[in-house]
Amino acid sequence: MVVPELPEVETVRRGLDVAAVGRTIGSVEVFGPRTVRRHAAGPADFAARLRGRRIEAAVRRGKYLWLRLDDGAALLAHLGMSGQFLAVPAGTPDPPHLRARFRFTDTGPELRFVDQRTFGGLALDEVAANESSTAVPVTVAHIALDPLDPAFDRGAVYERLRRRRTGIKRALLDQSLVSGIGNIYADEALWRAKLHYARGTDTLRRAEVERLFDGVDEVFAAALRAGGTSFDSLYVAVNGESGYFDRSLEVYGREGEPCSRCGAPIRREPFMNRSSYRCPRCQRTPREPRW
DNA sequence: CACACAGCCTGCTGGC
DNA sequence: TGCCAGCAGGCTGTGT
Repeated sequence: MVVPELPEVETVRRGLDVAAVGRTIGSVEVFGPRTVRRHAAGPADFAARLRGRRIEAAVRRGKYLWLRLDDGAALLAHLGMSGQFLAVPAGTPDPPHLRARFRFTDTGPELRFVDQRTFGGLALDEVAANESSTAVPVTVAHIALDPLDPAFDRGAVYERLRRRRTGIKRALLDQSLVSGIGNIYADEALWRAKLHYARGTDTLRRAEVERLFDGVDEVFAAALRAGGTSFDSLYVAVNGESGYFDRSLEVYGREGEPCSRCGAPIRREPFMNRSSYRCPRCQRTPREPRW
């Protein structure tokens, strides 16, 4: 199972565009309270308020995605570590870890939310009426623009990076600075830009930040191509396993293997109670690292 | 506001 | 063979 970052969530959003948009919800089942823990009014309210709602659009920012409903609210979803949406014919046996089921008023496939590790979740949220930026659910208001957003502004991110006093990878993972990047693509983008993860953000030059976001764009584009080519639009419009980009990574998960640029063995190092992978030759430790 | 970190969770892996 | 620690890492809440 691959952890979903922006490209995977975007692949899911495209699947929902096909599988859910334009349909009207008939009934909703929620299995256990945890999946809707962010919905303060509880599972019964969640289900009741969704009944009869028509889905008008599938929207994403960073790793959040939501279905815009015909009453102005949004069905907000986060996949967490392991969440998947599956569109399957009614009667298909329930899989393990089924957390919610959406039936529609038509005879098409039902939609399921499946999540092994339950870091994911669903909620009903109001969409803030804000004339200065894209309308997003209240819960998503603090999430920064992601690099695929037409309004994403590298120059503005650079200015914020320069004012920070932290390491570049911490900053990349901060969804209030730039959204959509997780541990895997952070390492991949840093490798492409030949930057060490502990490089102080206040020492970065503009050209380095350009290289970094070029790297982000490249890994995102490659992952989206992989996701876009391999999903079955009829059966599993939305499948967390097919189409995930896990075979073309340069450093992530490749400890001991040679760097494809210089041949030095890739190193794995503990970082933020996780792992960072880097090439020790292409990505040298800075003189004044900020871990 | 900026920054750092504990805690939430389940399945798999490897050491003993 | 079985047990259990360690690992995977998204986000929120809380502390400084």
